[in-house]
Amino acid sequence: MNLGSRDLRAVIALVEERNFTRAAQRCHLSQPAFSALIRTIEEGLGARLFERSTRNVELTPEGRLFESSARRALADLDAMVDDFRDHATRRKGRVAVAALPSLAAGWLPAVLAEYRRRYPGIELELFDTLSDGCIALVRGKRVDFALASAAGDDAEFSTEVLCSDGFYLVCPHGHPLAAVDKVRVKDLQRHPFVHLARSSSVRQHLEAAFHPLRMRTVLEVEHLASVAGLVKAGLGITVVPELTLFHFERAGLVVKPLQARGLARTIYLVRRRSGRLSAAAQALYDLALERLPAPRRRRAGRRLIG
Amino acid sequence: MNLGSRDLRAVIALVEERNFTRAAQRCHLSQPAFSALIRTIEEGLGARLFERSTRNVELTPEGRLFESSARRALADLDAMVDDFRDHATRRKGRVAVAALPSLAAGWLPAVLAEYRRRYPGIELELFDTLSDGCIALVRGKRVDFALASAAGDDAEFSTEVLCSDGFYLVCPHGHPLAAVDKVRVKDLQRHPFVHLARSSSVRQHLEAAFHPLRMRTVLEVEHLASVAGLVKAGLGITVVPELTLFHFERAGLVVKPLQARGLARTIYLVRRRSGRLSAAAQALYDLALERLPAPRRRRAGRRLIG
DNA sequence: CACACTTACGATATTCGTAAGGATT
DNA sequence: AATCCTTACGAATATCGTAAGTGTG
Repeated sequence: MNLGSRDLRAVIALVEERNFTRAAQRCHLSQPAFSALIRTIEEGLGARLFERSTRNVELTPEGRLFESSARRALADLDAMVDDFRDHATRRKGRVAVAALPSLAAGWLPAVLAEYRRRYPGIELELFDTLSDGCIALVRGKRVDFALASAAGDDAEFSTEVLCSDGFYLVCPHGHPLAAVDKVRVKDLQRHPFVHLARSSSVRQHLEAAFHPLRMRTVLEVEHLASVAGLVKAGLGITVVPELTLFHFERAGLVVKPLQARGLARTIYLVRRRSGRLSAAAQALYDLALERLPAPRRRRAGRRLIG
Repeated sequence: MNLGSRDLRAVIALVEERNFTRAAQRCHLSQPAFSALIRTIEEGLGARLFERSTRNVELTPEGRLFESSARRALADLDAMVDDFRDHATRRKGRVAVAALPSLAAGWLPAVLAEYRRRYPGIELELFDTLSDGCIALVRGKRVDFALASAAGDDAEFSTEVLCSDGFYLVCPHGHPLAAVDKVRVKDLQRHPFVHLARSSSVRQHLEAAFHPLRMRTVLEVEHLASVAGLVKAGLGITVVPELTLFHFERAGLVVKPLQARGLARTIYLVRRRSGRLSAAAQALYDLALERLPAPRRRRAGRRLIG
């Protein structure tokens, strides 16, 4: 037998109205159609739900059991439908995203804030971790997608370029390099360097860019804020991508675009290839693409990405 | 929107089969009809439940939420229908009945035993109490109906005669009355009486029958078994209805029908007038009427009830 | 080209509302 | 007589299955 929410509503309406005519109105049906509906339900169940006399309509003793179950079942069905719609329309939900620490601290918060304004009912979760960690979180389904610099296996992951992130020299005011017009990679070779850890994507790009030149490493730390402090104190210079510059500008350091063709890291949106993103996740994904990190106008007047 | 158990079954079939053709077979539908059904459900919900590519069918992330709810809701609906049917067909249920102590000890147990054989899934509850208590239990909805000697208010209760219960003299062997051929009420006047409590229906019938004659009361007790013991010990005689005779015959006493027109108590089936009995209660009610207490062939050869 | 889902379409069932019928107060 | 549920019946609607269409591996 096929019992639907419509049927349950009809039964409950009749229980409450104790009158076919009024219950029919509540169900937007003519009274005979409503009568037939109740009859059909009763036939499907195999026994009467209501005891009718011309002047009175009331539940049978078995009908009374049915009523309480029916109310619960109808509430469950309605809640189920509402919940589905809420998720589909992004009134409810949850998005988990992984992002490189530089993005998580600089550009992403504004995007998340806008997302939250648009979809206040959706819970957000952010993992700020290095690229390998980001990819692992995507693989392990801990996050819906990641903002990372390394694109993983193409069979497992679907990647899309978010932006290209050019590299900048950072040095203290008064440093010899601060006066150089166009800084080239080989200009840096003689100066002591403060580095990020080898596991960071920034460092890996740098190593590749300098090869086969050597760098004079004085210190190696985990966090960009530490790098900024060390450079500020005159321990060395550093080279970092554009999206991290807010750290150094806040610290009152000189930042200068590096004249180095091909020295740029690419930031990708990375997600699992199988399945699709939830409505909530897709909306954040799309918003990220809309609010691309705006490249600053470089001294040379070129834009990094079209 | 109208979401039915049929719809839920279709969704669940498709989740499990991940294939429209096989899921359609499970639902006894042609594949296009099944496809249309899923489409209709999705339109009603306002978003896709399934992601289809020609070679693969899988739930959307929102659909995954829906699935688990749908399984629960479907199980609830099915359980609700099954439960209703079980109650309507007397595979489940509960009957509470009140009965006079004489009936509860003598005739009723065999009826209950037969009922239980027929409907082993139905719980039984029996209150053995005096007539007023029986009526009160009916009024308070503690029992479905009662077997009592007093019919209550006709507006509140519906009553039906179960049987008429004739009165018998009970005396010890060798007692002068044991030899009398046809015992009349006035023959008893001179003998000491053992009585039931004034609140019992038996006593009330007796008082009416003897009026205006006086009875020589020696003792007054609550239980028939006590009366039997006292009569056996020679303290007096007693008069009791036929349905209690098993007590006295077991005790080896003489029982003789009383020649007294109109001296009989009527046993009624008493139930509330409003509402109807549950299927389980109605079955016991009907069985009681089928298994009427069989009147014994009296010496005079007359039957008390037709 | 084979498989799987969708669309098209005519046939069948179901459901609907109006009007008449019947029962109860 | 008034009220309320049921039955009757033609019309509108929904659902079904067959057959053709479309897209993907």
